[in-house]
Amino acid sequence: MNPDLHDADSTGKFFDEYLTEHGLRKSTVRKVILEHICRIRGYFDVDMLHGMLEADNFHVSKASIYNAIELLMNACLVVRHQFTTQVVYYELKSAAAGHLHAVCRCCGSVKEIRSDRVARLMTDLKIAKFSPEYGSMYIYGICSKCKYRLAHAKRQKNKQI
Amino acid sequence: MNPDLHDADSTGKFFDEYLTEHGLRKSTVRKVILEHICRIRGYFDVDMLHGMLEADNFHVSKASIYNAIELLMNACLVVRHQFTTQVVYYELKSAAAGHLHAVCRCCGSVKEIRSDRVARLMTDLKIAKFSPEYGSMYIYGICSKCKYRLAHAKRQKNKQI
DNA sequence: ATCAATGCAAATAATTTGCACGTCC
DNA sequence: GGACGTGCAAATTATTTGCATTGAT
Repeated sequence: MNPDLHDADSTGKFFDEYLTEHGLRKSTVRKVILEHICRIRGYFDVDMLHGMLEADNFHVSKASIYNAIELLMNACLVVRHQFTTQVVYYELKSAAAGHLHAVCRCCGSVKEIRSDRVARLMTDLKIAKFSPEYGSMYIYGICSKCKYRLAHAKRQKNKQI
Repeated sequence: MNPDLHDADSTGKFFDEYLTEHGLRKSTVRKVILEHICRIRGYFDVDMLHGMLEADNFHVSKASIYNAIELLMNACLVVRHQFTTQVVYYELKSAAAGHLHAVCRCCGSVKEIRSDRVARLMTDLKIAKFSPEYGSMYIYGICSKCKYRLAHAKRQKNKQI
């Protein structure tokens, strides 16, 4: 579908080209944000990223982080997962390809599941009048912890399934 | 994974049993909301549902609609799709099975794509320490309308891809 | 020099929550 | 009779927006 980049260097280069092609500016903020995202293994959210940047003494407003993430999503470098109403995560697209997400609708925990079959299915896809860029798959259910907990709870106020 | 109901009657019956089993009450509000959902072909959201109910002279608060939908999701009768940050839809689970969703990240339009391969893949899935109940798959990209529009626009403020 | 990018604070809007009242078991 | 369910209004919170300032080209 689109870029398949596996290191910070080529990802940064790709982003630079993207910015140039679209007449957008290469700001320090954008560069540093992408660098930090490349260091993260797995999911991240805006607060987490903001925290990382602060920890590195790099001060950015949340607004700019949202801005940068939107840009990175347009550039197909970052992917957004809204697992539930309250659980939103982002992920480097290169890391996201080829796995699906098992989401517990009780505790909101998410487990990555690698699947060649899903990966193949996504690259095979042809859709009329539509240019696909990225696909994701979610499986909702109950994790073993919650299943156990629910089986042993008399009755929980709002969490009963 | 779970119930595969294709008419309002059996769906209503299933819901009644679910409520009884879980020590919850069979209120008129819950019954009527499910009946209305069963009439909808395709996606719906809270406002749409509320509008339908008002049109039938059945007055319910949004809070109760949210409550009922959560219950129906727990009962695996309704499924939630958060296509983008701003685009959220619900769907009867029986209608949702076996198709995936092609979402244009430009205009937010959603197209249903039937795929036996996806359906088979979802029912085949075995995940360790996890009891799957429902799976959904999203393909993000650009629809032909937006592709055309973007190719012909000089440069659009925020929508450039 | 120009116009886009940033930071800040205020606005937005979907969803959630607390509480008083009605109703199902 | 005693919870549970409902309606209302207020609270919450992630994301967006407007505007003055800074910075990239």
